[in-house]
Amino acid sequence: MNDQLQPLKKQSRASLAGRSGTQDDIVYAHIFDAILEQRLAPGTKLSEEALGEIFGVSRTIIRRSLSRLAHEGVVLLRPNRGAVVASPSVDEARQIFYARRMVERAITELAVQHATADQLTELRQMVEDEQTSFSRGDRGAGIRLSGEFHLKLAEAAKNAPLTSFQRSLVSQTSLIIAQYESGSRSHCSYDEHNQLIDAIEARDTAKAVSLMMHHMDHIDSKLNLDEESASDDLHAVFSHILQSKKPSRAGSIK
Amino acid sequence: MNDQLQPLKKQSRASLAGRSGTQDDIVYAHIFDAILEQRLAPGTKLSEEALGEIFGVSRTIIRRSLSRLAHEGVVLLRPNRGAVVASPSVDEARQIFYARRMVERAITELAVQHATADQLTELRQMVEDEQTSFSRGDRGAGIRLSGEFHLKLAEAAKNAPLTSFQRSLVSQTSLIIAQYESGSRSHCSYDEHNQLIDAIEARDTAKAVSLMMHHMDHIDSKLNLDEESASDDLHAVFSHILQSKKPSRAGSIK
DNA sequence: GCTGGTCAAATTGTGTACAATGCGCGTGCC
DNA sequence: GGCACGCGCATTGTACACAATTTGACCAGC
Repeated sequence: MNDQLQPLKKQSRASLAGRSGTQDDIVYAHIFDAILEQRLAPGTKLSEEALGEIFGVSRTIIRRSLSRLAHEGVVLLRPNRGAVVASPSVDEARQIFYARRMVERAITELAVQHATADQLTELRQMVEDEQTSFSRGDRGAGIRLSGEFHLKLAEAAKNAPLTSFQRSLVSQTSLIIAQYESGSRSHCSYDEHNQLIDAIEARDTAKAVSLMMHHMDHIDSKLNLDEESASDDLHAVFSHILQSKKPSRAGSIK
Repeated sequence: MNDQLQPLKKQSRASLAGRSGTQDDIVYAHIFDAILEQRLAPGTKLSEEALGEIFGVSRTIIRRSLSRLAHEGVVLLRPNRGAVVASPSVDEARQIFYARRMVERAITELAVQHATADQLTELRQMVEDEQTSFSRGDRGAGIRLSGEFHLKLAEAAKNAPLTSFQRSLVSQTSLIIAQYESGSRSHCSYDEHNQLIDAIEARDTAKAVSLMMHHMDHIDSKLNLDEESASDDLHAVFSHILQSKKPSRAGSIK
């Protein structure tokens, strides 16, 4: 393989950012993608003026985009103190995963009922793209495509409120992975995605749901949401100091 | 009973609109409440300038509030053509009810696990208020309190993403009821709410979920989501015209 | 009399100026 | 030397002015 440089196409695949739309949509999509690809780390400050300069638009547009992202929970808007990329706490992460599990179950059931042949083809294509991205080392695009797979599945479920909720959950999941992934790679294995499509195509609800639930298990088994990890709770972070002051025995970590 | 006039307290109970907060929040809450109380009918145009004058704020604030309401699905923002109160189609209504059933189930399960005594007391108080409102003829406040009961329950579930999703679903449900309620009153019977609290207090998950599901059944059994009713799909509305061009027999009203 | 286009009024979309708020730094006091 | 107060800068919040778009009305032509 030669070098992959593609000067004209910033986004290698059909990322959201590449699509047409109003200025809002473009800015929103670029930031959304950056978060999904984990190019924007949790906690990063998002200055309105800086973003405005980058995208060549006024603060008005940036502000709307940030507000939209804040609604989806991927950006935190601190009054008078600017916007930052959200950094979910362990507890928030658990809530998000709980909600996501529930939504993915429902989406899977609905997709089994409603997915069209065209949609299944599209899904397969996405898995292939995802696999390609990983194999050529573009981890960012891979992670994004993996997330977009779940969004596409939501579309196939034909339930607009669920789809929009899923969008919020998937992007927040990406932030959680960025914060809490342990050593090994945390991307969804594309194989699981493929099996899932098979089950949906066979209209086998039980199997599809079962696969999806295992898929969810795999995702959060790769995280360490069990204490440790960076925390923004100062008390938790420095709890060992208090502990070391105590008599040396009986140190339950907690 | 004497006349109920309360000149100083616009909102008779602790409606959202009464709370403190930034200008945004106030405007947002007032519109939200008006929708929950069904004082704003689906389809109503929400002119930025008019609202600005009413609330004494600039269009900037109004615009942000409308955008937030649009995110929750209770307002439709048509580019260059202004905002209107959303009027869910029959199909959208079905999607919302499906999602809501799912969310209510999860919330009920979580509430059984997490609800504190204080929260249960608050819930009982809300049911009482709701009952009072209905019995004194304030249907608007009754409907709103009924919706807020479900929101409060979501809070007790201690899952922020679910709560926020529930907020969107409850307010949209209010719009659906406004559009599709058939003859009789469609408010949640407060008795069902009370029984539900009992089951939660007894930590009886199975019973609580069962009650909630029946409660959902009752709500949409009072609607006619089966064809007819006003629709905004022009093709659907005028489908009978195409039909009447066919041979004259079989003119079902549809 | 009806259809078509053009124009004007009203409404929304965007950029920008100014006000308010928060944060960091320097100075003075203890 | 350390701490607290106050000032100045940077950033966000709000309002307003102007541009763009839509809508309905009017008028010409068929």
